[in-house]
Amino acid sequence: MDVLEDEVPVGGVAQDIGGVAADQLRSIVERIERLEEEKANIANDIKEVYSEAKGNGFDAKIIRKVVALRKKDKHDLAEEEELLALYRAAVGV
Amino acid sequence: MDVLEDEVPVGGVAQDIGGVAADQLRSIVERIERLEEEKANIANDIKEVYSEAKGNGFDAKIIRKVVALRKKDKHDLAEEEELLALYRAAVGV
Amino acid sequence: MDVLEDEVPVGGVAQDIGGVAADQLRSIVERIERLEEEKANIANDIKEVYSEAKGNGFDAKIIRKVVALRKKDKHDLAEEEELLALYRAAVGV
Amino acid sequence: MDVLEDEVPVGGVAQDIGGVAADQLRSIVERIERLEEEKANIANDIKEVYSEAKGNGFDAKIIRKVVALRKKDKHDLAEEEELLALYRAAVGV
DNA sequence: AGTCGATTTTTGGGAC
DNA sequence: GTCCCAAAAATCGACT
Repeated sequence: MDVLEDEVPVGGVAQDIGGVAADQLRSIVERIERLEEEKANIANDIKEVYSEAKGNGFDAKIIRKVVALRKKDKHDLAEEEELLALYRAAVGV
Repeated sequence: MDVLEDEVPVGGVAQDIGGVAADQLRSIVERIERLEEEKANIANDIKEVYSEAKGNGFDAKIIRKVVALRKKDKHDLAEEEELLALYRAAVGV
Repeated sequence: MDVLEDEVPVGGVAQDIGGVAADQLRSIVERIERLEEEKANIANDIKEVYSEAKGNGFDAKIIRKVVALRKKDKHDLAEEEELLALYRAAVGV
Repeated sequence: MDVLEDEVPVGGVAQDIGGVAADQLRSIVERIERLEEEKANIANDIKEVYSEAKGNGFDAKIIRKVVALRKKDKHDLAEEEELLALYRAAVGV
């Protein structure tokens, strides 16, 4: 009831199967799948860049950290580091 | 030595900052950042498709499940074949 | 700031070091470390079972697959039922 | 269930099905499954400790970092931090 | 020394 | 808006 309210088959295109506008649904699913494929491809490209970097003698793990740090807001960064220092001091390195 | 085996700055382009070939590193980082931006854009597109679907009366949760299942089916199929191959190898052709 | 809202050291037990209730924190950390040790021990036991199986002529890779499949079967079953429930809700009992 | 069905224990010893000693295999698989269950239980306990810590106003994420740091060898730690500093300097925070 | 599987951490969505 | 759970990414470790 939350799912599909009133699929009016105006032009007779969308068939109702069990109350579900099957064609429309299929189209949506396919669009998503296509986008997810593109996304996976890019994820792959990223992996390759890391691989190549590694091949050139860089440490991929550290590069990841750099990328992550650049994404972070500077202020958040300072705060977190301070907090970590505090905890470390409290517990003993 | 684990990190950067001597990047000799032949043409004088890559400067050594603290032993790291800074220019090359910066280029790598920027490539990654660019790709990640593209990836984020696509992720956004996907979200929009879900939103739109929801606007058309579909339940996004179900669509997600359908997409996930279809992906899994493919994956499972591949896995089954792999397992079968393993068994065949185990038993001897 | 998000972290420790004013744990007032009532009985004087928990000392404040840099604003952190150090004793309590240390106790937490130690509990976790103890549990993680147990976990690592069990992981080791598992490894030994695989080793032993291998010693008896079994292929560890296949055993892993079998274990994984059996786990997945249970999980998939639950998921299928969930999806079915979703569809039923979508269609209206 | 899909994998190993109904091994009838005819003679009480290990029967060969397709060259595989099924009883022995089943025993191995069950031992592993039992151990994995124990492991999962402990993993759960750990989660609960984090939860409880969170309930007491601690930041679970930072505690995780503390635990991880304590696991690491001091020397390795220093090395990694130094390298990170290097990269950060090279790239610009 | 690289691939692959397992584990852990992070992110994102859903519910209240 | 905050908390919890599930999916994704990243890290770690084994075996080849």
